[in-house]
Amino acid sequence: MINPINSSESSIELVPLPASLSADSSNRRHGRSTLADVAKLAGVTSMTVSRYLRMPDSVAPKTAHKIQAALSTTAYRPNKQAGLLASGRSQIVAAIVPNLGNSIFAETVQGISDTLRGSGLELLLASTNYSLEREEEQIRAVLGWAPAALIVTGRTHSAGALALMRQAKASGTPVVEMWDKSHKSASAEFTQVGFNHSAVGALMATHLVKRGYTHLGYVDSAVAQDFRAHERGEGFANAARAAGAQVQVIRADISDDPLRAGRQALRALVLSGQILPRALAFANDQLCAGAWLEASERGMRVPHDMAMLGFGDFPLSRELGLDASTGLRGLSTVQVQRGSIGVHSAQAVLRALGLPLANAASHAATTALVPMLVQRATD
Amino acid sequence: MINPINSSESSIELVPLPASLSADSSNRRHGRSTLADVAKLAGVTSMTVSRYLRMPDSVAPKTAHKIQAALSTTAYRPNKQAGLLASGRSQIVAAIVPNLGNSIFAETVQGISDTLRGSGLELLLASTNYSLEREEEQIRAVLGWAPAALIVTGRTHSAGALALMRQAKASGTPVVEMWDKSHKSASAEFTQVGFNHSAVGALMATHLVKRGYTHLGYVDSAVAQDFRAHERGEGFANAARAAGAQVQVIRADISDDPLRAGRQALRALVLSGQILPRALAFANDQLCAGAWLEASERGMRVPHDMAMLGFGDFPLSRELGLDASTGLRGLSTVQVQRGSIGVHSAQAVLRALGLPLANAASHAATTALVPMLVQRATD
DNA sequence: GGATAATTTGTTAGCGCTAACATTAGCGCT
DNA sequence: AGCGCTAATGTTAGCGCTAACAAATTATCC
Repeated sequence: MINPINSSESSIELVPLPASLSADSSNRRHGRSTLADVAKLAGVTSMTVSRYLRMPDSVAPKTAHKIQAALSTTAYRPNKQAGLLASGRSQIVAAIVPNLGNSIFAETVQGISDTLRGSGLELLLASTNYSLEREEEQIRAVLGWAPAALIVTGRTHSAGALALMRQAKASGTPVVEMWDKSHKSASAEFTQVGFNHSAVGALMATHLVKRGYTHLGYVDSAVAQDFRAHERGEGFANAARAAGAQVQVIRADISDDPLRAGRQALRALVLSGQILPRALAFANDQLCAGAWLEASERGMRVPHDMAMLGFGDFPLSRELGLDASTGLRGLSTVQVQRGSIGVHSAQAVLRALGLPLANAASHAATTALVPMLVQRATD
Repeated sequence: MINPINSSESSIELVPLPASLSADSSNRRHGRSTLADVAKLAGVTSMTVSRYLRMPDSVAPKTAHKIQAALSTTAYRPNKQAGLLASGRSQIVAAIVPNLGNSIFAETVQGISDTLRGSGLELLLASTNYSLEREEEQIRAVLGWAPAALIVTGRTHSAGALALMRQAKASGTPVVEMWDKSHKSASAEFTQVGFNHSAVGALMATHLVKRGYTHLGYVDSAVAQDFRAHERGEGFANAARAAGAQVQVIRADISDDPLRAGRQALRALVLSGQILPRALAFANDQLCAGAWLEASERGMRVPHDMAMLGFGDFPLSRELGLDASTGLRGLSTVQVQRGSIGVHSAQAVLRALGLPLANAASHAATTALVPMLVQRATD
């Protein structure tokens, strides 16, 4: 690194603290070096340093060198709060998801995070535990940071949350709803990145009907505000009935351990003594996997005795579901691009902000978000 | 809500915008109502409103009512940037994890998020993809927000990252390292919330040796900078050798799909033709599960032909691992409180900041973070 | 009742940065 | 040289809030 003015200083050690600071500092300062410190050292104004940081080309090369040297000597780190306060623009993208421990949204968040990297935007994250009240609370809190953009999950929100989102949008903050999409996308108030869950439910039902099953079941999530799972269930039931099949809806409490919930759902079904559906669709792959394990251990043959169809295409689904009679493996399921939803959402944000799609993110831009049915060994 | 000064106004609709604003506003303003707006409406100074918001008891009840009314009339939301800038204290906790899609850290982040809720602190999250360079980069970026605290993963950092962490700590920002713990905790430079991975590796080895296995293998993560997995492997190998057992280390590329990686590792081992270890320990449960599935499908009896020991105690481990000969089920593994690590880390932060441990967080305070070996059906 | 102490409110200045405008330096050209 | 022009830098003011101190109000007491 060229260091024209400080060539006597051998290393790039931190300057202990500009003398001016330790002397006059009122105790409101926090000790870090500021633009003014850098500027003084470089022999320019803080404005010039500020410009160099944001638009390096607008500064003369000679000055640039001096500033660069001063920057590394002082170990300067910009105070983003101050920058935001002055410019009115923040560098924060706020994302709100129902849950993180659950790998569904974790991968999405990872996608957002990856896409945002290099763009200068940071990710502020909050989770709602599938509660609309918590969501509103979190949106309110997060908007206090005047984020550059807001990403929320789903299209169902409390009235208060909706008001906040509208207000944000009105004041120029892009708002993205992810994981869900209205039927008529024209009617959508916010940018939506996702798919129609009712349609996916219908897809699952028609697939099973086409495969010859007429007595179906949908194992839904018992979490009241997991709207997307319910919608898939409704789409499933409607399409199935429209096709002349019978449908039964079962609820499973997946909040604790979805695999076990799937096991228990199947066990309860078997022990209930009633006539079993011949094919089960599940709110997600974990439920399906649990049910498959239970069925296998009970000696049921899948899909011969009971077909099973999951949702999500988690890694686990490729490994379970071995059908001894055919040697085929894998739970049939609906493939969802969990990560891509995050990538696309972040890209929508970047686009709305007029920022370039940084790093390798653009490669994923073409990934379709339309879920596809993956037929494996469980029908 | 009592509204003594505006009793003529029937509803709590938003005031369109204080006239003063739409008139004189330079375009640096962002349209939201400010403390000054609220103050004017309430007939007091902005300072009084500020005080009311932070210490409601320090203003007279009558004034409090007026302010309260003005607050809801204006739909005031504080600008946290400005608050931070003025006070020097932020309300952000920055957390940096290797990965989110991976459920290991997702649950930890969820724990942090849950514990922080209600404390007024927000969570700023970044992921490093197991890269020390990325970690340094992220720490640098995140410190630009002058966070109230910094939580990082592990105790291995680049020199630059370490310098930043020291600087942060020196300027009064609590720094927590989670998921790992130095042998001699006295030597730890930062607060550590986690456990010693080498010791856990040793625990796994001695367990297997005690069960009579003398020919062992450790299936490690091939991710170079997954230091904790490697450390468990070293602890495992050392303890095993010390106990007179043979140890073989296998590397599996888990970055894509750990289950499949486990499958492939076992397959490769079997196809290699060499003498198989009689017991395998894995860097995590997913690897173990994949290997178990592969073994089962190959007709190997677990643990009779091959014992298996995972790490993490993921839900999946309770469901796989059925031993037909005994009817017992479950992969033997090491139970780790993934969520609790997050909870404890966040609590350490709250404590360091002198904040009360909010909501139900305290109940988890007693949860020990010492991993325990859970013996199930795979030995 | 008036002095004293407590409580409540106001004033001033500044956190670190950047928008907007003002100024100066640098350059080619006649 | 002196003109105009662009490029580079400087000046001023203020983003919205809060620390620190000052002033005003109320309560307390002899």
